Amino acid sequence: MGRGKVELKRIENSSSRQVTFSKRRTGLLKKAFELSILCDAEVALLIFSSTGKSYQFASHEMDRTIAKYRNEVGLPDTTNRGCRTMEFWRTEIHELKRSADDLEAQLRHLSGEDLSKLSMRELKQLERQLRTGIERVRSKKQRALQEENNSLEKRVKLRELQDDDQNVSFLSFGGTSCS
Amino acid sequence: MGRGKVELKRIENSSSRQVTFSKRRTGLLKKAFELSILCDAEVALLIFSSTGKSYQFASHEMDRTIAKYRNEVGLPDTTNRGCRTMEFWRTEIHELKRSADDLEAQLRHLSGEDLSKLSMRELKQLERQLRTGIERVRSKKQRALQEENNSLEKRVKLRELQDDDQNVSFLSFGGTSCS
DNA sequence: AGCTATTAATAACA
DNA sequence: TTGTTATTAATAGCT
Repeated sequence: MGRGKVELKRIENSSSRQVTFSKRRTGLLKKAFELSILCDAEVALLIFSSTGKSYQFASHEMDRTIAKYRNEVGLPDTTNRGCRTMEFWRTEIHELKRSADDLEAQLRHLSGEDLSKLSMRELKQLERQLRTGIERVRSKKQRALQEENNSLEKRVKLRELQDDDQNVSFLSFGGTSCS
Repeated sequence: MGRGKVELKRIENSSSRQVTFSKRRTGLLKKAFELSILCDAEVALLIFSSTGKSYQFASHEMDRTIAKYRNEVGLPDTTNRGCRTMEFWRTEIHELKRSADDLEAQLRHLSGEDLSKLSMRELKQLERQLRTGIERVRSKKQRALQEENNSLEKRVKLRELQDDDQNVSFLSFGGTSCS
C-alpha cells in the first residue's frame, strides 16, 4: 500500500529502512491495540529496532501474558554452555563501539554534518571525496539508464515484428472467412 | 477498511467477533513478520483469544526477545538467570557488528563504490544525499574562509594602528634622540 | 515531518 | 470457514 509494491526483504537503504520502521511500527502497534479491543483478546507485542530501541504494547499486564505464553509452550530448558569471561565480551564490545563511532563520524561528515571541528585541509579533502562519489554515482546512473533503454528498444522491436506477423495472419484469415 | 467503518469497541456479536478475530489475527501476524524482515527488527507477538487459544510470532528466539524486554524494563529475568548475561552480550555484539557492516556499506556507497546492486531509485537518493553533503561542505568552507579573512583583516588594521602609534613615538623619540 | 497515489487489509455478505 | 467485493486504512516514494 504505497506508490509501489515492496519486496519482502530487508530494505537496504538505511534511512528508508528507518522511516519504514517508524511508520510500520506505529501501524503494527495500532493494529495490536485494535485487535485486543475489538475481539477482546489478550495481546502482547515486543519490538526492537535494529539499533536496539524498544517498543511494546500489552493489552493486559505484560508479565501475565508472558507467563501465559510460557505456560503454553512449557518452560525452556537451561542448557548451560561454556561462558567466556566477562572481560572478553567487554573488550569485544568496546572495540566494536569505537569503530562504529568512527564510521558514524565519517558518515556525518560526508553528509555535511558536524563539520565545525574540521580544518580547511580536511574540508577540502572531504569535498574531493564527495565530488568523486557523486561522479561515480552519476556515471552509474547513466549506464543503468542506457541499459534500460537498450533492453526497452529490443522489446519494442520484437513487438513490432510480432505485430507484423499477426497482421499478416489476420489478413489471410480474414480473406478466407469473409467469403 | 471494509464495507464500512468500525467503532473501536468490543464487537458484541460473538460470531462476528470470532470472524474478525481470525482475520485480524492473521493480518497482525503478517505485519509483524513483514516489519521484522523489511526493517531488520526483532519482533515478538503473543495473542490469546478470549477463549484462551494461543497464537504467536517471534522473529528471533522468543525467550531471547522476552529477556531483552525484561532487561529494558529493569526486571530480573526469571528464566535461566546464569546464561542471560552471556546471551545478552552475544546479541549486543551481533547487533554492533551488523550496524558496523551497515555503516561501512553506506560509506562505500557515498564513495561511489559497490553501486552495482543499487536500484535506480537508490542511486537517485544517493545522488541527492551527496549533493546535500557537498553543498554543506562548500558552504562551511566558504564560511571558514570568510572568518579567516575577517580575522586577518582585523589583525592588519590592528597592525596599522600599532604602526601609526609607533611612527608617532618614533618621530617624537627620533626628534629628541637624533639631535 | 507532511502529502498523495497506490496497494493492502478487511467488513459485510454469500 | 472460505471466498468475493466494496470500501476504508496503511503506507511507499517524494519533497
